[in-house]
Amino acid sequence: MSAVTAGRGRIDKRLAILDAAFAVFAREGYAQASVDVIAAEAGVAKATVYSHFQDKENLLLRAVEAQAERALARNLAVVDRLAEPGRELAALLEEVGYRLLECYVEARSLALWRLLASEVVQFPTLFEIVQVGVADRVADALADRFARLAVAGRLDLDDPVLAAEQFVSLLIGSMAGRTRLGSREVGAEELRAVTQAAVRTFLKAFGPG
Amino acid sequence: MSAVTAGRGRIDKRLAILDAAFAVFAREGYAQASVDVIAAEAGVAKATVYSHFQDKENLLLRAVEAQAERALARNLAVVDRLAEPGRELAALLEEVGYRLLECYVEARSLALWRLLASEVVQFPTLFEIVQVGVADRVADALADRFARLAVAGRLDLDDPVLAAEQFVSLLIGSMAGRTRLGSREVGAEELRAVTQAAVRTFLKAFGPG
Amino acid sequence: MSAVTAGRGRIDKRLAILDAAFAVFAREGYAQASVDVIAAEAGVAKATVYSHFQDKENLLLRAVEAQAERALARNLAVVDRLAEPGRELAALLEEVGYRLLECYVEARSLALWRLLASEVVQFPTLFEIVQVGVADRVADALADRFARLAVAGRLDLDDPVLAAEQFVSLLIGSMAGRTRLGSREVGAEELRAVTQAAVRTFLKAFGPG
Amino acid sequence: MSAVTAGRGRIDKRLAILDAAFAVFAREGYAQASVDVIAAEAGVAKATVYSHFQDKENLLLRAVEAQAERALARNLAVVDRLAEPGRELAALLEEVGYRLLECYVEARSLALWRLLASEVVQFPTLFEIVQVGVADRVADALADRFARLAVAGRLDLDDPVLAAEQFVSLLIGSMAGRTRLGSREVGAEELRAVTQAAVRTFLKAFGPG
DNA sequence: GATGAATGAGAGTTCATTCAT
DNA sequence: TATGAATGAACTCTCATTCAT
Repeated sequence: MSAVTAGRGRIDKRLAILDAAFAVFAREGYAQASVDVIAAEAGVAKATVYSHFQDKENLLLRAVEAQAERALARNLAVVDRLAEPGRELAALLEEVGYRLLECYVEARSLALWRLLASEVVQFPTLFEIVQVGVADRVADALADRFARLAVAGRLDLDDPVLAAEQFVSLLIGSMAGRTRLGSREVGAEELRAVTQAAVRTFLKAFGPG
Repeated sequence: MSAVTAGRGRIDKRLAILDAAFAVFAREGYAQASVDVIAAEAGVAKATVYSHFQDKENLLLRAVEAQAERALARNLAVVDRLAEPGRELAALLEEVGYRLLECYVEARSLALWRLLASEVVQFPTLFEIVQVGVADRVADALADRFARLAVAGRLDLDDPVLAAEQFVSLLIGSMAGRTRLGSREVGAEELRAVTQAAVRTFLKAFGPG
Repeated sequence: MSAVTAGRGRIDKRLAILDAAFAVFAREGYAQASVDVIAAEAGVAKATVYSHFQDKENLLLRAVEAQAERALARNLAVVDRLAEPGRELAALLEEVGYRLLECYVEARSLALWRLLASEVVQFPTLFEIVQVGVADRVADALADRFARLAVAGRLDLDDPVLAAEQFVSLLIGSMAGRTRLGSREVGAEELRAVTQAAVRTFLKAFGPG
Repeated sequence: MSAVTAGRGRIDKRLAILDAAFAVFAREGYAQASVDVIAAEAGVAKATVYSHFQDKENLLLRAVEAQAERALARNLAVVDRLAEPGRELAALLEEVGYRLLECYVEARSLALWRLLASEVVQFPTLFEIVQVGVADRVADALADRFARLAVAGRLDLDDPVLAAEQFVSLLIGSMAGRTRLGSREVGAEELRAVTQAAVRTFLKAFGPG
């Protein structure tokens, strides 16, 4: 084995453990999840898990952090599309709304939310990681875009933060039920319908003129 | 001990167990919760818990059912207020919205949602109990009221089910974040502000004329 | 099973656990001893051990306490023989000395000393239990007897505490080596020889006239 | 690095490991002691420990051997002082007795005894190393000196081996208790008092005339 | 019906030891 | 040679569940 693959080997194992950990935590919940199973799913010995991560709790935190980073990147990329010039507003909002919903209902995102809800009492840090690290930043970015659209006269609103919040609420508000609290995926046409309804209502409330 | 008091004693014990079970499950999560603690908190011996309920899973189901019944009654009572005649629409919606939010952010409701989110994968029945038994019926009642208001010309909408859903979304959409996924309560003035913003947007979209 | 045997059943189990625990701790040392083995040797399930004793450390303390009580009773009974009237002094001292040595080299006593030596750093309480609870009280009783013998003119000493200490030292001083630090028993004739030599030297130093 | 310094580095590491091993074994006991900690305390990697010593057991043996050598040298040097000519006997015995006690209560000696007592059952070799290698040889040397003193008419005894044994017993017999089984040091004045009492009794029994 | 006692199964965690570099 | 990484085996302790009273 070359030095390069050796180096990667350790990193690969760490990543495999993080992936397996998130999968198992999401599937079984923190308390029910057994480190044995995580190790098996990652293809390493249980003690290897402990040599990479102090203990089960630390493993949970790191696994959630990793997912949060992924989610943040995807969401911000979506919001940035609102910066594209020259597109009709309704279509633009629909596209962005649809893609945000896609991010939200992606299996891993739903698993992340379920996990957070389960463990927020015992591990308040978890919530911080995702709320501050992801949700708030996405909301900020969205409010930012809405503010520019208002300045450009394409939206009629005086509180872009509130508008962003309500836009997201209209999109996501019914998703808990539709995804059965995050335990099943939702089809594209259903997402499309929800998005259209949300955008229509949003524009009735905040559309220009 | 007379037969009567004996009978009540048994029922009392059953209720005490259900209450303690929900409290402990909500506080610690299903897997983490120990039957020992539930029994202690209910003031009975552990074996008594097992003589009333098959096993831990069954205990969870019954405890959630009991809470769901409570929640349904409270929510329906709130929605029924929309039937009150002769009140100004905005004020009426605000009052109902505010009271629905109150129901939603009540400690026990939040605990119920967290518990559902935690265990929905392992016990899908749980979700059914609450979604079908509570959320759907409240939504139906709300849609029903909105339909009547539309017929009366006080709302301008053609899909009362969608309107009801979006009304609830606007109210509740930001509550996950505000309650830290149900792990802390929210002050009255914050609820009031959220309600006003929701009603304002809702009326801009669905208000008459 | 009658109520009586049921009651005894629990007590019997507790005693069986204490016995097995002392045997295993003595044989393997505290850290090496496994609660599994103790439970097996006591004929109970591992969890039963934990339902009787908080944890492994507590089990060690209780097991040592039980042995210390046994040892104290035996030793005091021996020292009391010095009160027997009308016997020749040398013979009396030899008998008492011999029986004290017997107590000392009994398998369980040696095991107790080895265990104490092993664990005194981690569990200083252990030493207290045995030193204060047993050794000091035996030494007191012995000094008491020597004082009376001095008053009676049968011993010539002015510090009975010191004399008692040196009497015991002469008896026991070579026992660490002879018992291979408590890991093997010593034959009766060897004990007899050590006793005679000790008494002879003691009487040369403290005998009357 | 030159071959020479490399050689010294290796030897230094071996010594550092032996020192650290004895310190840790003495502090924590064999089973509780972890090779990780020994390696860390020696400033080497854990695998390096294994490249110098077969396994943990072997490491224990070598570490005890090294300490035994130290102890032997010190003790013999003390006994040799009895050969000094022209000193008053009581003073000579007191000095030698005091210095022997010093050796005995030195922290490392006490640790060695505790360690032996702990592990003698599992590793009988350990006892051999110290008893045959140290204790017996010191006792021999002492008996030898006592025999010469008897020939010179300065002591009155017919069994120098027994006398040596009893001399040591009088010195050391109470040390187990005084040092709390080797877990604490003892002050100089206490040692002095014990020595004086031992020598006084010894001379009453074996002094000339 | 209610309970104290007991237990089998399994959890998280540690550690002596080996291997590839 | 020295080491960082990996692991299998073992440990203490917990808990849902059952049974005799």
